[in-house]
Amino acid sequence: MRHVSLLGYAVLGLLHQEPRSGYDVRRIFANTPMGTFSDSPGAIYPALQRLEKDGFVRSKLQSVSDLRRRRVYRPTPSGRRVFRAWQTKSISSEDVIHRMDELLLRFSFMDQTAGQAAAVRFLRDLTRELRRYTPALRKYLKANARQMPLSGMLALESGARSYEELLRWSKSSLSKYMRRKKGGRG
Amino acid sequence: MRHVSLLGYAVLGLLHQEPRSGYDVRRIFANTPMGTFSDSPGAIYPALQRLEKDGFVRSKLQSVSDLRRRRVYRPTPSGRRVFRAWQTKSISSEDVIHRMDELLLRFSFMDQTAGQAAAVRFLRDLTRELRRYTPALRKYLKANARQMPLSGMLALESGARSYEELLRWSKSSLSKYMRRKKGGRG
DNA sequence: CTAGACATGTAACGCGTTACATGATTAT
DNA sequence: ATAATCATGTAACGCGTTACATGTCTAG
Repeated sequence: MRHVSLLGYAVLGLLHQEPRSGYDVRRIFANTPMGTFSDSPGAIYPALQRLEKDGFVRSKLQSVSDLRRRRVYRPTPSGRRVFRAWQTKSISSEDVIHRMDELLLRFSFMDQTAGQAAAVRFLRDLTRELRRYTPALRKYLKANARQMPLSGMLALESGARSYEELLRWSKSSLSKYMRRKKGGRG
Repeated sequence: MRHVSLLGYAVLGLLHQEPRSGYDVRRIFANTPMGTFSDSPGAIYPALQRLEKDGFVRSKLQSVSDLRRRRVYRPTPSGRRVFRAWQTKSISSEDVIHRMDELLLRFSFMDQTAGQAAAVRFLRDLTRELRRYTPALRKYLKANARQMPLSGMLALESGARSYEELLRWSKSSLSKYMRRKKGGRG
């Protein structure tokens, strides 16, 4: 299995929702909060080509009226497999420290492609790692605050708060899934 | 003035605190919450070489005992200028949406290199931009929540909460600077 | 005496950025 | 007519990742 970039996974996730063209993907990255990803053609089109070359998507040329070409991509079974494997792999402390953005991306498509049980597992793992990491940050802050300039200390404080908010989010999200289960919806 | 990468600015900021070697920088990135940056030699040493080539730092070979070489870098006047210019440039909505990590890095060295007045200006600007952006996120969430799968909605919720927490942080940091001014310390 | 920390580099590779290029269709 | 949107691409460039290479010094 070949390597897929973060942008590649973002695109692959969008293609799981419905078949889309490169331009469709660009519009989503340009106009929605998924806009943390680049909407430049120089990123999207090569990414789609790589995914196709590796057999994770296949494309069809759609000539709706006459000559307005539009290449529409959809995931292949192999593409669905690698996407699901990426989503459901275990969460390491490294992921939490260095790749929080990737974790959120993995989660954002979870229901549609891996199911609610996977979402719950993910949130449980994430909560566990965040519960481990946030005290370490606070401890570092407490140990070094006195000798740091105010701006440095506050920047650290911002990081600590971010992770603490993430932990609250993770817990509250988990309880939302639990309520749904109990309620019998979904 | 040549382009400096984010890693370049992070390194340059650390060199403002005290002269350091590439290995010193690596240790900081490896062992502190500044570890969002790469501590790999393949990133640090070329970055230092670029900074030197562009005249933003200069290095001296330190042969403490006899043959254990150690190349120590410090910023040049030109390096101090570009760093300060980068730190104090105005904050755009684009910065807040796509480059929050860069903004935090700019702020973290603010006291030492641009002064408290610059820190206050920065926080005021940031607060303004965050006050503008967070409602837009909430609005998008409210408009799309019903038709989204739970995981997608929650991922968005996480983003909204992050920015809201950042806004609270920005305000409370500002008031800390104000208190310090009034108290007459610093 | 040897494992681990100290210390600095290089080379291949992948991929995102920026800029350029081209052309069809729709709305003003 | 002509600006904006739809739509897809390519090429040069910069830089971070990964892996390799090399040698010193210190602690057990």
